[in-house]
Amino acid sequence: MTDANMTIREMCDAFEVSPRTLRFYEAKELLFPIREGQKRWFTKRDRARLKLILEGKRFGFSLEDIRQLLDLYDQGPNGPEIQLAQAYELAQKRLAEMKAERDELTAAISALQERLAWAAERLEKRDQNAA
Amino acid sequence: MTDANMTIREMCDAFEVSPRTLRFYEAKELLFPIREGQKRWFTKRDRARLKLILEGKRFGFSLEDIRQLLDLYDQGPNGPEIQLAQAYELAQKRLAEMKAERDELTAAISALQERLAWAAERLEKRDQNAA
DNA sequence: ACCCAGGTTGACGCATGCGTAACCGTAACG
DNA sequence: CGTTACGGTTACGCATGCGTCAACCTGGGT
Repeated sequence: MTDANMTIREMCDAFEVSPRTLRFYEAKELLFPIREGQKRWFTKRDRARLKLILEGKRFGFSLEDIRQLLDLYDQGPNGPEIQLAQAYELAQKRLAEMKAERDELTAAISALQERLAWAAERLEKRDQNAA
Repeated sequence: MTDANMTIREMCDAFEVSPRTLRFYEAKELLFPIREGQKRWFTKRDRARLKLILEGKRFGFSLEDIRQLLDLYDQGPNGPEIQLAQAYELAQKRLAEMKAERDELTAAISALQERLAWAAERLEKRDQNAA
């Protein structure tokens, strides 16, 4: 049953994260495993959320941003449209940031490459002199 | 005289950094202003170094990396070739990292764009239903 | 004499995302 | 019955690059 709840270790193996990470996410209210005494049982919902969390991180969202997005997501398609629009906007903002980052990175790469080329030239000349 | 030493404020204005930043760089041994009693006098050399520091930051080097690069730079073309080669290698490594970052970023951008497009579709459908 | 601007030295704070002890409880295994 | 093994909690540490007080000193102008 893929529906069965999972222990912390099973979660760690399934998603390649540490127990510390899962507990941390729980503390930050990103996950809500069922607490059976001391133990945690991660539900299907937790797994879905964790998947989104890891994706969100890849996009460069902060955990706090992700938490808000997940909350909106939970309100679901039934929730007020305004919130969906908010999530959409947040994602677009982030997208714009990522593009800006990429452009700056590309420019920096070019600049660094130029410098390296220049340095390589000088190194060659020196080698010739040394020879 | 562009050779004249500069006060901390003049440096701040010239490079758009805060006094805190300059003192921080001095503490980290990236800059070596002349200490006249309590005051600092930033020399031409300090200005050249700061320029390189700010460029280095743009390339994503850590201040510690930059410090090492500057030290090598100070050894100058007279210093042992090995060190120049080291600096060159360090820069190439960083360049490779930057390219990898850019590729990952580009991939993430595509993924996020797809998601947004998908979401936009769903939002449209909902709007139609709501209408 | 007095005051103010601007510089100086600590030293703690912040933001992020966990890592890493240190210590405790419990259940299973041999 | 002792020993792992796994899970739990608390809490400090880390890395980066400064921001932000707090409190003091110093030179110059009035």
